[in-house]
Amino acid sequence: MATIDDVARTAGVSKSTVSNVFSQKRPISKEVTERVLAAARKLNYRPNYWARSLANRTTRIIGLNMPGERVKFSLFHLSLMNGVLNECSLHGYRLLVNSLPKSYLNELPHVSSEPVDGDILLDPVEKDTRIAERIRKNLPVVVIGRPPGDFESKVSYVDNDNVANGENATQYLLRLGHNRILFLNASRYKTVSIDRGLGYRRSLEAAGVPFDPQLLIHKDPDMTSSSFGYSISKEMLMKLPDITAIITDTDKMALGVYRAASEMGIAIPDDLSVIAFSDDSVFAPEFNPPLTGIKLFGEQLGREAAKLLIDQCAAKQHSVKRILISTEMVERGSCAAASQNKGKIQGGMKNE
Amino acid sequence: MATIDDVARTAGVSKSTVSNVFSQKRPISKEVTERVLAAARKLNYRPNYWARSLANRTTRIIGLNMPGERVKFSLFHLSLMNGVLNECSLHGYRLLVNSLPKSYLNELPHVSSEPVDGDILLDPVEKDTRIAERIRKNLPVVVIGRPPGDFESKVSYVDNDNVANGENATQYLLRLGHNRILFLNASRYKTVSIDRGLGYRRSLEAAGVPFDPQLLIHKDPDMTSSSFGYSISKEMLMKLPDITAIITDTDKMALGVYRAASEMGIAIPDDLSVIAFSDDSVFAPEFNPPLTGIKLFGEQLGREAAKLLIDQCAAKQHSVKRILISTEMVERGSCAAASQNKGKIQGGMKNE
DNA sequence: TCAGTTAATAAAACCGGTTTAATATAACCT
DNA sequence: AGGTTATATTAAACCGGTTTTATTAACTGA
Repeated sequence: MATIDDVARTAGVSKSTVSNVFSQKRPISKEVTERVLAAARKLNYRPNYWARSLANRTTRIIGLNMPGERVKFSLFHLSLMNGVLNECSLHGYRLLVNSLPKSYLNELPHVSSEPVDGDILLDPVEKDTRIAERIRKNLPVVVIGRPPGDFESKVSYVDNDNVANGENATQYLLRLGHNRILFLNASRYKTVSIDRGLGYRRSLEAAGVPFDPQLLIHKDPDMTSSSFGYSISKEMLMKLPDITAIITDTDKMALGVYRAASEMGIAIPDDLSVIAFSDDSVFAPEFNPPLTGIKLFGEQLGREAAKLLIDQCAAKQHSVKRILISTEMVERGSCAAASQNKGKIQGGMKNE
Repeated sequence: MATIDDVARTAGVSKSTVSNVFSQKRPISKEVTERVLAAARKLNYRPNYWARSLANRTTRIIGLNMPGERVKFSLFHLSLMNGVLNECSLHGYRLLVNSLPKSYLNELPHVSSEPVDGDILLDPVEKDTRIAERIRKNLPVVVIGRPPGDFESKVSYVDNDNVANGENATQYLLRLGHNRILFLNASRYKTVSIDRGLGYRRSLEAAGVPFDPQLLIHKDPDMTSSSFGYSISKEMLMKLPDITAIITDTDKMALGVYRAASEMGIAIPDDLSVIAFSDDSVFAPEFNPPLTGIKLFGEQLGREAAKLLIDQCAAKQHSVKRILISTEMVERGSCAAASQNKGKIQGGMKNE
């Protein structure tokens, strides 16, 4: 590969002139510009990205960071990422997906600064070390989801109001007359599951319905959403037949619930109402019955996060911002009023 | 941020010693190593990624490249990416998603080399300029999908045998007695759609069924898969009621077909067979009826592509390799034998 | 004892750009 | 004409690492 010196020599000018022709930071006469570009074309030259980044102290790359070792993007992550990418291409940023295990990053030869101008952190958990790390390294950060504990006031983040989401989903079912509501929540420690769980409890409390800890279950991180939804709902519907409604973390999980219900001869929505936190508007309407849910607008979350981060990288400003993206309840047909006689059936009068 | 010079000064050693403590390329005495690490810890030092990349001429980053301006990852891309990421984290590579529009990259101030060691190219199209560009820049490349024209023998790639896939899907339907088969193919110019289209025609030919160009339609890139599947299948089923089977490019597209059929009172699979090229094993089985398809194993495609590329980056070898991932026909219930009287119905005896 | 290794560290050059400070020319003003 | 200002270009320092080539000290062996 040709270097800037080669071009300078060929064009008969100095390095800095070549540099300025490309960066356009200082004016160079039309004449000289032409000569330099001709030389560059002839040598098939393009400025070295790393050398430039080193000198500029900026990479125009932002990072997307998932916690944990085994990274597996979900449908929701896909929405987020599309939003992020969209915003990136608008501002000339590239996106680096960082999925290297800590064990690797801590080996001496691999210790280094991050090759990004800033990071978007996904799926914050309660004891999330990622934020403190980045603050220490003085790296701009935006979190998608609520940052844990103190960090809520220390870093910018974009989130849905998940306490409200939990409340709304629960309230919606309560109004339909359900009072034994199973909540299949996201995995424990994620702040999103904490928030939604809180909303769930608050709604119950407000309605005077006692909270039953058995009915709030966190996803097993080692299972797929759909198989978790299937097996846990089957088990719980067996064990506690008075459950008349289920809130699920995702549409895939809801699908598992559908399958369990169908196998058990439980009709949705007649015998069981299902509501999901779901961003999908292609598959959800085609569920049988169509799946009611709370739409989270993942793409918008991603876009706003990227926007915040890019602002922060560019302006070197450090105002901590919080953006809440409003959600939308989409009623489709998987929820119905609690059947009056369901209680009686549980009472033992099955054949009446 | 502290630099290597700061650490050297603090530890009372030379830069090169500090460098070697971190890179471990030359042995440094235990004693000195301790002193250097202590200084580094004290100063919160970590080697600068870009300075290192510049000196090493390697970034340990590979790129994932989508064609076109408006990048939007699909479900299938998600599978690919998960596979790629998996392999990356195994070998200490990061993944850069490059979605910058050409218009941006061609502006003088943004012209530069790529910040990656190599690129994985997605969705190759017939006149794909990306490959030649990278060969000119001497950048390792692996394509997912068949590279167009001459490049097939010039760059490594990972693909399914899409001619065979097209043949198999078609043959499967032919054997069931269908001979008016609508193929809703991927968008024109993609090599994958060309290959599948070829397989489709070959199977027809082999069975002595005349090829009707009306029955081979390419997706409109500006529509979503599902709405394209819906509108085009509705239109075609109206216009050519003798169609008894449809092959779709994706499961989402199949969903559109399902919706159209249901609105038109056409029963699947009794009146219409549907088969899709689909990687999904969560939603597809839950279609009503469950969707028969050819599974492409996107994650494996991604993994193998990453493996090839990383090999190529590391070894500087230039042997061109081709890997074909075998696919699997999954029969689920959306296809049935062509009903005997369907032809008669078309003949006008609707009420018989 | 002394040349011949070997091992650990250091000095200086290098990777390929940007940027600051200096210089040379042209243009402008009174 | 002489001094000021603006404009285009350049030399040299710098970004923060790695690497080649010394240098020094300690260890062989005859």
